[in-house]
Amino acid sequence: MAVRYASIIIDISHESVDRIFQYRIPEQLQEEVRVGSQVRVPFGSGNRSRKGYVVEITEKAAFDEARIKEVAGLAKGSVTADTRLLELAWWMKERYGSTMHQALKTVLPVKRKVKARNKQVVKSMVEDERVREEKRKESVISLNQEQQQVVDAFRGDFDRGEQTPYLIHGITGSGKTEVYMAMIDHVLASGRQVIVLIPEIALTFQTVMRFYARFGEKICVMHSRLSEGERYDQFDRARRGEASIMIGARSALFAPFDRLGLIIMDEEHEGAYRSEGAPRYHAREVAEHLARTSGGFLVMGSATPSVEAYSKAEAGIYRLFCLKRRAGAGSVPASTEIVDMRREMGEGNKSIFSRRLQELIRDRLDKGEQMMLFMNRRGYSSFVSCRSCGNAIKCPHCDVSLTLHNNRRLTCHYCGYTIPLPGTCPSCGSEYLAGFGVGTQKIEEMAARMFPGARILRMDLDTTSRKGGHEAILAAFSRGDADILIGTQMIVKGHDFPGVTLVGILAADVSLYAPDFRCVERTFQLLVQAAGRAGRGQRPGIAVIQAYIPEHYGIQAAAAQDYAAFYRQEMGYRKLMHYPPANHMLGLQVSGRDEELTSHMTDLIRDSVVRHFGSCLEVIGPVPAPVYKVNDIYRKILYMKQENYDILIRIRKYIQDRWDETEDCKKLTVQYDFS
DNA sequence: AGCACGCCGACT
DNA sequence: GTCGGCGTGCTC
Repeated sequence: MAVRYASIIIDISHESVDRIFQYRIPEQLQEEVRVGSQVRVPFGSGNRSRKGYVVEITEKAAFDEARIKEVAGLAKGSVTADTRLLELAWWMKERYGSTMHQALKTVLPVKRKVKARNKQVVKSMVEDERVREEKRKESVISLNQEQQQVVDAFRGDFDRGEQTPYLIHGITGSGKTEVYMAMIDHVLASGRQVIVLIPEIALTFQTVMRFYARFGEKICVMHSRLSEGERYDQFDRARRGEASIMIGARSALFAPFDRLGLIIMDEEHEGAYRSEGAPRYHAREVAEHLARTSGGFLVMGSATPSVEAYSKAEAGIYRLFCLKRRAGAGSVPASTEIVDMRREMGEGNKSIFSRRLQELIRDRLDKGEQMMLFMNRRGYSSFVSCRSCGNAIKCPHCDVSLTLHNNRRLTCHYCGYTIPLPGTCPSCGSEYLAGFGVGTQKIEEMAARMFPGARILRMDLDTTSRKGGHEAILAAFSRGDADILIGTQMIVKGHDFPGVTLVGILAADVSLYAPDFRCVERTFQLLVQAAGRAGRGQRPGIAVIQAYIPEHYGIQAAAAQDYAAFYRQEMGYRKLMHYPPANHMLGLQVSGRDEELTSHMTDLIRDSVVRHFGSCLEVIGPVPAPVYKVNDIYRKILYMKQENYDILIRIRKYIQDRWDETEDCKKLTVQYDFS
């Protein structure tokens, strides 16, 4: 057998040795030394014995072989949280195709910078003890029958060590959080720990406060706005056992718990669970793996489960539970209406507000009730083009049109390039420039003109870029400082405004035709969520869905709040097109400054893959990425479809191995994307 | 972090 | 001529 080397991280808490060292694995330790093992190694010129963590095992030495020392033996001590995390890093590297270094960086917190420690994060939320006790009593709400059934099933399964994950399909307002909390109580009582995943946007002060009111100092919180030191402190509290519930976005998955019992994943369908950097992991997959390997349980919840998750529930891989009733007394789901905007146009209404929506807005203004107007992301882009030569003004660095802001500046939403609005067309010099498309700013203007006296707030990228802008706007609307809140997706995610009795979705179908197989799913989810914002209090709510293609199944199903109907049709489409989850898909993106080289290398990869795996693989492309050029970098994509995930992982490794050998690999970047 | 190597002042 | 100050740099 070939000589094997262990890549080891030395257990010294200092930056300068926070990297990988290689050691030879002696014959007698071949069996015992594995990724995640804790070993003793001679370190430094004095060869002092040090503890080290094995993070990788290779057959190649990346260092002068004569200078590599041997692993002395295994360190005492059982499997710890760190061992688990290292194994997880290894698994992520293998599955998603990153370097071990990248995987380690996502999984292990950055070591503390010598001193500078503040325990302010959770402490700052501590109010008077009595207030908290009061809140705790309030926070334990008795469950209705539906909720209780799920909790009872969970208790049974958990105690028996049954590990089939749960998918809770619960309509907006069905009280999923109460169910989670009852489950957490049960798991904590058995002395085990809990991770609660919440998408970044929904991770607000109020959300955290709710958990804090119930579980107090047992919680720790992880999110992207924490500094490195604060993140470290939160992880440290988990490691030392001071906290047993980690609440946070994706990265909360890497809490160093040694007795993990439960992972809860709220809003399972959210796109934010997919990591954009390397390794490009999906939190659902990592959570599933982590639950399986730690003997823990995974519970997912959503009002609009992802097609992926729902199909697994159908296949019996997840256990499905439905919560069909609103938990709040007297609160009923909003009624929905679809307005055909083609007919509005045909009957002479050229406004972006249908007559029905106008009528309802006036009614709400008269009654002093609040409403939200929602514009999908893509409809937000308004671009400027020349009526003489027809050219749209584009970003010189990216393959997109520039977006008009404040009628004065043109900005690229991909790279930030900004110019003042020119007086004449840059291509032909004509003075006839015109803006197209409707943005939130334009809607605000039009609403102000149509409903004089109405108090309007707008929330989008422009108004929230300042720090705290987000919270400030929501707080103002919540206080009742405005009648109408206009915004993009960010207004429909997770915020609860009991005063809102009308939701207007201005152009439901603009996001239906994005170049992405998940675009109908995303539109459906958005519409259901938006409709869910209406009538959360005692008064009945109405959601008006304006659409140009109202007969589309995504819009029909959303209006009927019929998940099953949506799923049936969407799954049919995915099967027909061999898209996930009917098939698995590996997307490979090659990017580089040299357009020719990028294209050429992608072709070579395609040819090589087809030659080796062609018989069992559907290969599409290479095609230019939906936005071909960003920041002067060209991007080509190759799609490979296969039923068997493991084959795709093998192909990924095959490509990677060959890629690392080539001359040009330094000039280009490859990215893999599994689904 | 720890330990060696290294290049200047005080001491046997 | 050598013992020791801690400044700099490396540890597979």
